[in-house]
Amino acid sequence: MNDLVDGFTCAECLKKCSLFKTLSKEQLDEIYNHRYDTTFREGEVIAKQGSPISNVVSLSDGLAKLVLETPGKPDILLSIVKPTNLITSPGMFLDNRYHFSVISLTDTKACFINMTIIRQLFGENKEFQKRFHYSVGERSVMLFSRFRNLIHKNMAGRLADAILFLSNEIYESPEFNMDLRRSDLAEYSNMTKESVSRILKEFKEQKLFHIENDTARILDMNRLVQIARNG
DNA sequence: CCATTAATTATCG
DNA sequence: CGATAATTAATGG
Repeated sequence: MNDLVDGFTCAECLKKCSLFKTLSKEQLDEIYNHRYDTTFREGEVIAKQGSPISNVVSLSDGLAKLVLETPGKPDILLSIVKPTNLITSPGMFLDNRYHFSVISLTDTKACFINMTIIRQLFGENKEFQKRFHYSVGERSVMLFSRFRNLIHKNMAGRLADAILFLSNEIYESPEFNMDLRRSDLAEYSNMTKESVSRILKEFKEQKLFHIENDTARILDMNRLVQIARNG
């Protein structure tokens, strides 16, 4: 993990979230004057469900999960955020509270940008506002399909979904470093970690997907897609 | 179709 | 070495 964020203004930063690329130099400087960057170790809470939203978070290094918490029940892993995405929350337009928690899956680095500045930029820069809302809508639609998949699919199908999500959306490769624990996969696909172990073993026996050390590899993409589809 | 339980093994600090 | 994570098999809703 390198240190590109430090010592750079937002205008110069190579790890600013894609949303910010619509901003002018002046607007980026305005952000720079109202942002704090922090590091988190694996498993640390970046934002807590229920607490007030005072900043948006831009992930510059590492991975983080968005989890829906329910007292007495396992967390539900809603989605995963990778660099250089902005972690927005629906609550910022509603009640100013987080409706999920953000927890780092690896060591991460993040910039916190004051919400007031973001609101101010909405007025100044319509393209920024448009893209911002686009990204919120995009996640909403993604969650609809997650909802559907969790309800309709069996375990193998749900786990195949998880693997394909990681491969297609997060790592953009059929081979990737498995940063998620079995329990994270379980949270993503609404099953126990024991079941995750068992299904992963089946996938391995059928030569569809396997994890060696921490390297995950999809061996038979077609079959995996098939299992995800009719699971 | 899948969770729970419990026992065992692997891995990490 | 102790703690935590992962695996595996058995059982039962």
